Amino acid sequence: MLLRIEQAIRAIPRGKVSTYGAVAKMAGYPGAARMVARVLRRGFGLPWQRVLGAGGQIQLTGDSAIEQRLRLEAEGVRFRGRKVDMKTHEFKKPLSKRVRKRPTNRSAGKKS
DNA sequence: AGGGTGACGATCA
DNA sequence: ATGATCGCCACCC
Repeated sequence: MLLRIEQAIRAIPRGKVSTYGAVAKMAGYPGAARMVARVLRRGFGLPWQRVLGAGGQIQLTGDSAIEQRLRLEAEGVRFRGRKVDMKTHEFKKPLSKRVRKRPTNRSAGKKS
């Protein structure tokens, strides 16, 4: 349950970010964005700064928002105005079949 | 039990 | 782009 959500959050690698909605969905609870937020508040050791609102916007307010931005920038995440550049930093659910680092094929895969 | 409340998100004016 | 609304759902009085 909420544990699933915690896992999903921990799965976000350094330098990447995700959103409440995406995390919820990734954990198997589509539409439970608010639960993700709840988990983040209480949970410890979670990379809370890597979770943003839809569109890559920081949802926190006040000092926390500042800190989040700082921490993210420190990880190499760049912002475009008030939003994070999702195009380059959005973390996507890893596929079960891991991406081959070393292509097995001999004739395909290269060139377009 | 019942009503208010969010670190949300999609939609509409 | 901005602000209001509504749907959601576990928590907390």
